[in-house]
Amino acid sequence: MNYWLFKSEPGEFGIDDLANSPGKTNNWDGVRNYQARNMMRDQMKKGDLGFFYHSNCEQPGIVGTITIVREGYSDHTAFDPKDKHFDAKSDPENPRWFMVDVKLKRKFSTELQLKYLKQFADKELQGFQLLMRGNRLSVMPVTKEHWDFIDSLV
DNA sequence: GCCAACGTTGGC
DNA sequence: GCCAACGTTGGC
Repeated sequence: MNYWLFKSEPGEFGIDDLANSPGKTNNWDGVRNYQARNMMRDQMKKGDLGFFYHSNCEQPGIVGTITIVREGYSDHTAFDPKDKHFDAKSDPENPRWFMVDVKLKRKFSTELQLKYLKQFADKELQGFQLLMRGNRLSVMPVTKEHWDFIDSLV
């Protein structure tokens, strides 16, 4: 089993939007970065767990956990010219972008704010990509050690 | 709104 | 293949 972290802007799609989705499940579409795409297409497996992270907002942080319930498949939003994630270069016959389906596992009663997590950057969370300078990946792997530590903070 | 970091694009 | 220009991310 693998562990991941998914970033989303709460104004676009926050954890409550996932909670309010049918079956608390939705597709994680709109990823337009090749590294992130490769992870979604090749490495994410049904049953993997992920952190739900709110980015680009007043209080960025980890707000809950999700389960991967469907493995990588074609991101159809790339084919819709009206969609903000439209990509004319993605061919339905040979899609460029992929998504997975995720289900809300747990919404934290207390958010683990980025500024709180940072105090562990040189200790328990050393090497955690989220805390590293210049990190911009919207989907990233999390080690079991980091996952367990963060989980213990909730 | 600013700006550092970094990915992508495109001319050569 | 190099690299400057440009666009995006995302914390602050």
